[in-house]
Amino acid sequence: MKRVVPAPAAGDGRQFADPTFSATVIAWQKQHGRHALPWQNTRDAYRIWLSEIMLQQTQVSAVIPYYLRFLQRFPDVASLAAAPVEDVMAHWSGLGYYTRARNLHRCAQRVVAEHGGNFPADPAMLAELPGIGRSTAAAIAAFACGARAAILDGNVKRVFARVFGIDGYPGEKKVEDALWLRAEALLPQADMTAYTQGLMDLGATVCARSRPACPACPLATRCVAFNTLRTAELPVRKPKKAVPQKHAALLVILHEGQVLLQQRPETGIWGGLLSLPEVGGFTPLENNADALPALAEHALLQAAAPYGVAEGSERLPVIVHVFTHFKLHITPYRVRLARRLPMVAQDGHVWLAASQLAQAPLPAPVKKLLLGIA
DNA sequence: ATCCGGTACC
DNA sequence: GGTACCGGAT
Repeated sequence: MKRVVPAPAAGDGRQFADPTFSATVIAWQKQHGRHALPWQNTRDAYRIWLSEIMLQQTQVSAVIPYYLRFLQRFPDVASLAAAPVEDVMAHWSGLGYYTRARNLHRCAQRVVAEHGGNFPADPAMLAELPGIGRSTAAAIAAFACGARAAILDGNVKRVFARVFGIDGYPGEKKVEDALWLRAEALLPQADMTAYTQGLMDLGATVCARSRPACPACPLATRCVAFNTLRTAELPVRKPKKAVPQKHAALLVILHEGQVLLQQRPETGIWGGLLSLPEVGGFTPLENNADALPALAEHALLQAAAPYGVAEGSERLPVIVHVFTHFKLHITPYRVRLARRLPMVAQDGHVWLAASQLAQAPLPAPVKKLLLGIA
């Protein structure tokens, strides 16, 4: 029996087109959006560009005083291009992300040298310039000349993720691609300035990261997140990567009231501390605590051989220690020495009286273990 | 203390 | 695809 062959998915995002979306955003922007920010109500590409670069990673309220001071000192692209970079940096000082300022300066010099002092109108050409990526290029082109180009900054990603109920972390390539496809498909045929500003304003003022003002949102009735009570879950946050698990076998060798310790290398984990002699190094571990490698009796006795004549060993309960960057499963092995050998001096071994353990420079889990035994 | 973010760079 | 950048918000 023949089956219906599904139509190939349109790869151009046409299925996401919806003129009522942009109409809603535009109408809201005209009535409730921001209209008096210092970089609005101008088509001066220099001022628009400067504001967009400052607004990368930085909120409006922080940008405003910098923007005004910057513009006083560098009123046009030519004055910025001609200025020493130190001067530019000084006027950026405090805004953060200082490569933005260096790129700003380089960009101004290229606009002067390659474009006669005029910013290109084409978003693709803008995106060739230093510090201008796809989204910033679209914003500049839309505000400066009404170009029909899609922005997709953090605010817009949040609005789209909520309105369309997009599951998945937006930093993931396939999710971001899907967001760009939506952004392109939803562009209006006209009113690009109000639409672009409206998306930004919605994201910044209404569709806030926490406690969004959904009752004030013109998109609430069609917002998947609002209608399913998931505004707190969307957009999906950056997944915490599973911490790598490692395993270490440590020898607990007690003899006549003393414990054998070994100086750790200056670099690496527990750098420069005293610790228990380690067998075989920290080995990577699958995420399966049941599969902890157990050292064979003969391997333990062999490992203990330099320290004395070992007559037996006993596996102690595993200790799990969490670092910022990995989780360490420690298996301590208690080894009984029938007789202690004279210690080789050069490898940092030391016998320490149990009474001195509390004062010794030991890693916390090792100290805890030893104080529980000795 | 932790999360967040455009772009450049790796 | 992962990370650094840097200050603000929570």
